[in-house]
Amino acid sequence: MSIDEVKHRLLRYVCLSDEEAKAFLDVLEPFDLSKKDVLVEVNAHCQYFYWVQEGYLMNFQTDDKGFDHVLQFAIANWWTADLGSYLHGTLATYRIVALTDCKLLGISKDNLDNLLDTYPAFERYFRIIFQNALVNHQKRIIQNVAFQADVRYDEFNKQFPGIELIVPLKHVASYLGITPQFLSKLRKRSLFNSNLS
Amino acid sequence: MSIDEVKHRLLRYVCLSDEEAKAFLDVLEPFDLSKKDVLVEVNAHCQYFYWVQEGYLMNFQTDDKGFDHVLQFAIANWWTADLGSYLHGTLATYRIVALTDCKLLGISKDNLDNLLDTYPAFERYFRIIFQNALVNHQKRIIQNVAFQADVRYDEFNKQFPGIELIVPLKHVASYLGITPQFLSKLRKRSLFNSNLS
DNA sequence: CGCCGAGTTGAACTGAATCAAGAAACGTGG
DNA sequence: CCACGTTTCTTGATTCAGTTCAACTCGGCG
Repeated sequence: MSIDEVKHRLLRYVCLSDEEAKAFLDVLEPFDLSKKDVLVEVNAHCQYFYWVQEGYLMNFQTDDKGFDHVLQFAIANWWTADLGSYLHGTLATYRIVALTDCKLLGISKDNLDNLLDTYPAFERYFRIIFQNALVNHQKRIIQNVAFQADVRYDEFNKQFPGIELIVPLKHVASYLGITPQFLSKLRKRSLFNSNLS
Repeated sequence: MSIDEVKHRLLRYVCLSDEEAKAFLDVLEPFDLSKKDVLVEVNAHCQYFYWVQEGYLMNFQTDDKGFDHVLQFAIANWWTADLGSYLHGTLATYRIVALTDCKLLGISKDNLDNLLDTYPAFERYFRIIFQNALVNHQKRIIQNVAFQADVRYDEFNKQFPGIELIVPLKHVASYLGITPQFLSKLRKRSLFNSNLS
């Protein structure tokens, strides 16, 4: 990846000098994953903050009864990690797996800390990344309690158009907080409704 | 409020010079609210980021059917705002009201921008604020779908002990994503269970 | 080919909502 | 300080959204 690409694609929220962009590029480590590879395991330490160049991943938790709960689908140009583990050095509570073959760039906590100490521009960049993510998470919390499953499914399809072609529906159900069986019934219903119109 | 108080209480995540702390103190504007006062109205512009000195507030949305959905209870030493509106200048989607008499300190967007441009320490401070909030919101999203209402209620009581004395139960129900009637039944049930032990 | 995971479908069930009504607590004016 | 209306809380009966369990289909892959 070139310095210009870093500036335009990866760090688009801040203005960077070439020196800053280069310093960032220098500490990024490449990760290549195959479909179904585990990037972060529960109870391990999440050592990197990962930027997705290509591919899809998901970030989820499995409860005592063995049910998965998807926190996030990570797509190209998004960051992913078990944030709590990465930032505070605690054990990971989320598992991150590749849904397709993936190319990632990762930055270790030490390198990030150095970068933040040396170049304040990165403080701003991550402040903006986190602040935008926070606003989206707030929205999702309200939507989950305010809307019924069929509406949430429609919203999901608007937010991630075409993702059904890549992600198994059971994971979509888990993101929406419903069972795969019920999602199947919703889909049948909405197919029927759209045929009417 | 003194410079030392700012450094120790308000900006505890970063090391600040006296100059920086003073610059921050200088742009804080005081707000005094009485119980039930509206701090931010839906479809207005949220002009300030508010830090709570004393009192309790809540941040919620009302849906088409007239049901409230509580995003956050703000307590002493927390920040509150309609973040999307404050940061992006859009219309507020949340209403913020005082649950008790309150003393707040607010910083306007212009003043914050200046501060962030002048003193990078504040970029770090708000990066940390947002990043911690994000981790908590992630946890809440998963807990809402992974746990049943009675477990969520127990967790809520651990997180905000004694808040029931201040906040009407119907708002607690709304935070948990259930109806006040159902919360009432949960409470009766858990009272019964605790008498057994 | 055989198998396994994903998706669908149906029947029975349950957590939580809705509707309705009464009881307790609260705030406000006199 | 009491009387009153209003809001909050509780309780029960009924209904519904979504789950559970179980059976079956289908496509992909070794």
